[in-house]
Amino acid sequence: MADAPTTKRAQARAAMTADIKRIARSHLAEHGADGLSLRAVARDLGVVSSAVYRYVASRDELLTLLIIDAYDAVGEAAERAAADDGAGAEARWVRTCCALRSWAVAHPHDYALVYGSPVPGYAAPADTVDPALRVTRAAVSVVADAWDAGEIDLGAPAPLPAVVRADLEAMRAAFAVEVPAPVMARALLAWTGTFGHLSWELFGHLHGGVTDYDAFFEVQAHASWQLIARGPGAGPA
Amino acid sequence: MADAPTTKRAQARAAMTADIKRIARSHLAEHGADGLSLRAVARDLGVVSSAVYRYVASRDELLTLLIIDAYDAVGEAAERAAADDGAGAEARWVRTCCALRSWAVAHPHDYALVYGSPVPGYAAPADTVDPALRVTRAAVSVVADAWDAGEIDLGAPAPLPAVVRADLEAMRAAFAVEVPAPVMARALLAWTGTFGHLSWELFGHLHGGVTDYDAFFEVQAHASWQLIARGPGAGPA
DNA sequence: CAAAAGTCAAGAGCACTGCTCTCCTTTTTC
DNA sequence: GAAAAAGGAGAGCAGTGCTCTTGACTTTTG
Repeated sequence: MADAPTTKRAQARAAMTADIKRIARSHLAEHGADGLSLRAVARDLGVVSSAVYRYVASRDELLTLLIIDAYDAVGEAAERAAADDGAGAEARWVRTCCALRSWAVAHPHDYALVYGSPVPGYAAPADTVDPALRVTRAAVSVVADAWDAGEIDLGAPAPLPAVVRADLEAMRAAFAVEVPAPVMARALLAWTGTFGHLSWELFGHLHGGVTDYDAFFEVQAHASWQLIARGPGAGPA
Repeated sequence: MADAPTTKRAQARAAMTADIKRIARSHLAEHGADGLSLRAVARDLGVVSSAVYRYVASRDELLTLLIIDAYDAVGEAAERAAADDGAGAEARWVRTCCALRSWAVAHPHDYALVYGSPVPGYAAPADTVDPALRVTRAAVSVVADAWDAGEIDLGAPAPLPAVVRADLEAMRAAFAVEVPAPVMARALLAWTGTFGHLSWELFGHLHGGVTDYDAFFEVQAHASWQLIARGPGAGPA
């Protein structure tokens, strides 16, 4: 992987592959996932359509490349925002949420590609799950740090069904953090909720109801942190 | 609209339109929105493709019909679940959320069609906004009833930016309910959060992390009600 | 009742898609 | 230098949405 592509052919191949991805990305940004056509990419590349198949096995594989790129982009943005700069857990959480939103608003088609309806007949290959976890890992790290610092009030949480508790425990272990299951549940609720809000915004379900999307999102992000830090309501149901 | 189709032609037209929608629905359920092909519908109908265009102007229009159907189906299910049967607001809320999920799990392609990525190049016409609001109206009615019954603890809510407060006021007015803005904000957070959780479940982002999806969703639905009834955390940030 | 007007199925056709296969040239390897 | 591998070009297949024309049918009108 660290080999410098010495041979002329290997260089050409690397350049060609990069060009294909670059043009595909721009087509995706402009026309969306459905408008991504291998033939159009080939045209823009000044090459015949069948030639592209020497580099990309299928349209789905090209989409997979773009999906991984998207996950990495949003993951990196979230990691930067989630970095501990001593500003406190709530600030970090809100910053992370806002970084997620900024990326999504700037790249709506990418967001739709990875967080919207799955492409029909398309099964995400295993290479996508790791990049997909980056952004969530960043969010979880904020919660874990806050828990370690004693900034999260466990309170008297409602009892959890055993199956759910086991799943939450497994998640905690998968992310290698020390957070009790009820807090994990809250974090998951807050996190999926953030995506729910974002999806509603980007997919038009808030159209006509919200005028200042930035302000609205920030309010919800703060609320979602309160949800994590103090829990939904006081006691069990 | 209530006219019985007297003429033979009108009857034939109504029957044909219904058939097209029926077959399109089954194709949608089987192959998803992208797999919906007018030609395939025509084939199943035993008719040539161009004939379908006498009844449906375009593929997009057919999709619009299916979208409206989907909104109406989920709206009706939610309305039934949200009905006041004296079981208490939390039970009604959880029931409504579960009804939403039941519909979504039973009709994943319909869910993806309306709550997933918007179909590219497709702008939802105005006829869809009213059916789209049904399901949310049902959820809001539960919150409004709970507020009227004094079951919601306003607490000391965090101050809201003026723009956000105005939007929440407008929503409250649009739904013709008497609920203070902070509660409206909580309800929106809980509601979009429910969709976020559902989208993550249906679109595979919880794959591998959750074993009992039903139990998990129910826990989150209860938590989201606590969030509405008692607010995220105790005091302002 | 007959003619005019409206409606509809069929078929051909256009421009596009993903993808495969064969040819031929260029580059790499032995 | 010869064999092998790789890449590009082009034709072709099966499918798509959509348009247009043609001929047959039904409804309305004079």
